[in-house]
Amino acid sequence: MTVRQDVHSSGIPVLCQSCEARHRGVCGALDPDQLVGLAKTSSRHSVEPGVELIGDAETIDSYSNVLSGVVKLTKSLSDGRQQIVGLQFAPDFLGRPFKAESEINAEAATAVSLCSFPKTAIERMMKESPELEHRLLRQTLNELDEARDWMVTLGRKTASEKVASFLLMIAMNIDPAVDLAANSATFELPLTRADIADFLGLTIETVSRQLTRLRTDGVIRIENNRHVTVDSLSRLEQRSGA
Amino acid sequence: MTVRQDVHSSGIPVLCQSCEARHRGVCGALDPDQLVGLAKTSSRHSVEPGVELIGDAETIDSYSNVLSGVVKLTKSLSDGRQQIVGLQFAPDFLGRPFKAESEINAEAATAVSLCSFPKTAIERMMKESPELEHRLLRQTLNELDEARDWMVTLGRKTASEKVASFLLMIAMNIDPAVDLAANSATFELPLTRADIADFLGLTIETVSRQLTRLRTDGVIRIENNRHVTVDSLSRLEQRSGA
DNA sequence: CCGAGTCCTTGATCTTCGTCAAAGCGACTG
DNA sequence: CAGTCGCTTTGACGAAGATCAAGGACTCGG
Repeated sequence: MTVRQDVHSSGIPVLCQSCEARHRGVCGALDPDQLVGLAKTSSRHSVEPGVELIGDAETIDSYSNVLSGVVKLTKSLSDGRQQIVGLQFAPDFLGRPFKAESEINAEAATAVSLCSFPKTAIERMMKESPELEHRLLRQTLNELDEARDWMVTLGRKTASEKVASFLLMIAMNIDPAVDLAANSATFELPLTRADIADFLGLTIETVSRQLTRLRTDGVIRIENNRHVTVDSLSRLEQRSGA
Repeated sequence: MTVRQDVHSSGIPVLCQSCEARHRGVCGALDPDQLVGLAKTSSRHSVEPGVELIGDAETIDSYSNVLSGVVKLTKSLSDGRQQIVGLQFAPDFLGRPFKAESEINAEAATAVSLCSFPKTAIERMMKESPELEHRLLRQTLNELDEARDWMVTLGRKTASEKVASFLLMIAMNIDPAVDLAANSATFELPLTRADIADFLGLTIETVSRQLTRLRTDGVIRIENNRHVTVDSLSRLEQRSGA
């Protein structure tokens, strides 16, 4: 693995090219000496869709940055009902500090590449570097905001509003430069219908029906079940209930 | 206001008696000098149920510790549908660091007493004291866990499971010593039926019907609409879908 | 090219929960 | 004490979404 110790736009050195890509990377908080130490213990992986990254009640012994792809965080009830409680895009952080066990499953929703560090390395560094902990706090606060936004969607929106909200959310996360003025966007859906259902608290059939309706109403087009073109972001937004 | 600079069980000095009460207080992170500085700018308030503490899109200029009572955090859709996205019990922290505006409403659900600090004071101290930021990170991670637990409830549980889960959650938060072995608990509901509905993504009527069913099934008793006695915590848990 | 497997769509029916309406129950007021 | 107000309960009905069932579209391996 090549370690690039160049400089983030903020002036903070970064560990690897991918980590500087967007706003939530964690590596950027470390100073050069720490980076060299961390680089020795870090490793890059690529995993296929469907691979479980962190198992429920498994011991967590590593943390990761998502470099590309989408990771779904799920929780399940004892009878198998499942809920996706978060989606991690690059360069989000994966792992729950200060807890030995995870109550959450993490699974690759698409092909995913990761940059992993042993838990001990990160935790030692967190003690030494307040800046790292600061970044982690910021990311955690962002995730909390997102979780609470989604609680409104889960608790108070109709099925069609849920699906519209979901498409809007994906469009913005896949391509941060989605322009409401341009009024159109195009992207690959990172989730299957079953995943979307688990994310929205619906069934596959309801998701499918709502997507069909958006299609026949001319708001979106879908090719190969995955490739989505939004022809009217504003109409999609109207339907999202915001 | 009297400043008690005595020592937390962890050996960390605390600002005021109430803040050391449970596990999530923030004051405990400060050293004595900082405490004296903070004490000068802090103030204690008591507010009546229904009082709005932080308005949506209002500027946040202070942070608070909840000393007693329950604060509900809500988000609303433009047409008035509302969702409670969190409940803060003592000694939780109130306020969103690193953001000028709140997208959230905070309202006293019961009589509440607070210990407030100006935003500037806390933010300055956060820069100086990594321990404070560390505490904040821990609380934020806990809140994130809670939010994600609740997403499962909102997305995947039935109305009766939701109500059972809610009662269980309240029982444990009001009285951390709730003993599953003892199998019974008693507490005052901090929320009205309307609030419970907004918390669970249901209607008042559905909440009422489910409570009635729990009552006629002998799982709980309710006096004066507020005072709840759980006669069988294990039966309540069975119905919570966990 | 065929057959199996996976994922998605569509239709018919059923259930749960929301909506609408009315009435009960305290608490407070004049 | 009657009257009002806020909160809750209960019932009748309807609608949104779940469930059940069937079939279509695409991929992969022979």
